[in-house]
Amino acid sequence: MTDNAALASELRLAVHRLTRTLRNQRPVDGLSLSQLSALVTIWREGPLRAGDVAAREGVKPPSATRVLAALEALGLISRGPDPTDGRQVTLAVTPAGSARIDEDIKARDAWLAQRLSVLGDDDRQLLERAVAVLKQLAEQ
Amino acid sequence: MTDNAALASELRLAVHRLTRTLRNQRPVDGLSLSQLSALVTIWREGPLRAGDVAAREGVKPPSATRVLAALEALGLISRGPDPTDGRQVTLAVTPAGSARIDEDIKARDAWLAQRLSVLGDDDRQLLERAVAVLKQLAEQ
DNA sequence: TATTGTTATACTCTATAACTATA
DNA sequence: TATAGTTATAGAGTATAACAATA
Repeated sequence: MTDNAALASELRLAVHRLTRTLRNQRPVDGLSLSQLSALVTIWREGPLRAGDVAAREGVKPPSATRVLAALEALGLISRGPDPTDGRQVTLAVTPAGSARIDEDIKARDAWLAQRLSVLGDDDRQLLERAVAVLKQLAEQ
Repeated sequence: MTDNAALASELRLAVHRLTRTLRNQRPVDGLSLSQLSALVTIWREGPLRAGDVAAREGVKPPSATRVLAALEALGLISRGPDPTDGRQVTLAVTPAGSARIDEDIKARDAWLAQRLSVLGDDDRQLLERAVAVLKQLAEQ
C-alpha cells in the first residue's frame, strides 16, 4: 500500500513544475530565488561564515561564493574578517539589505500569495502542514 | 488569518530546497528532471507536436527544442513530419524510450520513495492531497 | 597536513531575440 | 503576414576539481 514510488513521482513532478512557475514570477530588478533565500538566512541567523551559509542553504561552498558575491556587490551584505581565524569571512546583512528583504519578499511572493488567497481554507491548512513535511524531505 | 504572504514565503522556500535536493539525486547516466518529465508527457499523451510538448511542460518552445533534441539523440523519442503541415514535427516515444521510463523513474525516485516510506501514514496522506494543490498552483 | 574559501570550468534549465521554412 | 520550430545567445543555479591562504 501506500505506493511510495508513485507518490514520489507525482511529488517530484509537482515540485519541478511549481519551481518553474515560481522562477518566472521574479519581479523586474528583484533578487533571484537563491539570492533572496541566502539573504534571509543571514538576516535570520545573524552574522554567519561563508561555510555556514552554504551548509544552511544546502549547497556547496562554490555555489555559496557566487550568491554571496552578488549580494555583496548589491550592498545587501557586508563581508568582514573573522577575528580569530584569517581563513574565514563573516557575512552580515547591511541596513540596505534589511530594507530590501521586506520589499523583495513582498514582490516576489505577491503572485503566489494571490493564488493562495483563492484557495479554500481546507487547502490552505493542508499546505501549511505540507510545508513542514516538504522541508523535512528536503533535508538530505 | 491565514497569512497568505507568510505561507507563500514558506512554500517558496520549501519547494526551492526540495528541488535542489531532488536534482542531486540524479542517478549516474540517468535522465535529467526535465528530460524525464518531457519523455513521460509524450509517452502518456501519445504522439505530440513540439509546441504541444512545450505547452504541457509549461516552457517556451526553445526550451522544449533542447530537451527534445537530447531525448532524440538518446534514441528515446522519434521525430516525424506532420503529414498535413510541413512546419510541424511529431514526437513519439520509441520502444527504447518506453523501456527507459520505468527504470529511470525507479532509479530517480528511489531516494524520495525511501524517504516517504519512513513517514507516518498521516504525512503520506497529507502529501497525496498536497500534490494536487501544488499542481494546481503551478498552472500559470 | 587539514580547513576555509575562491577561481576555473562545465552542465542543466530556461529565457528572449532573430532566423528559417511553411502556411 | 502569421505560425512552427530552430539557432544564437545569455543568465540563474549548481557541481567538481584545483588552488591559495591560513591553521
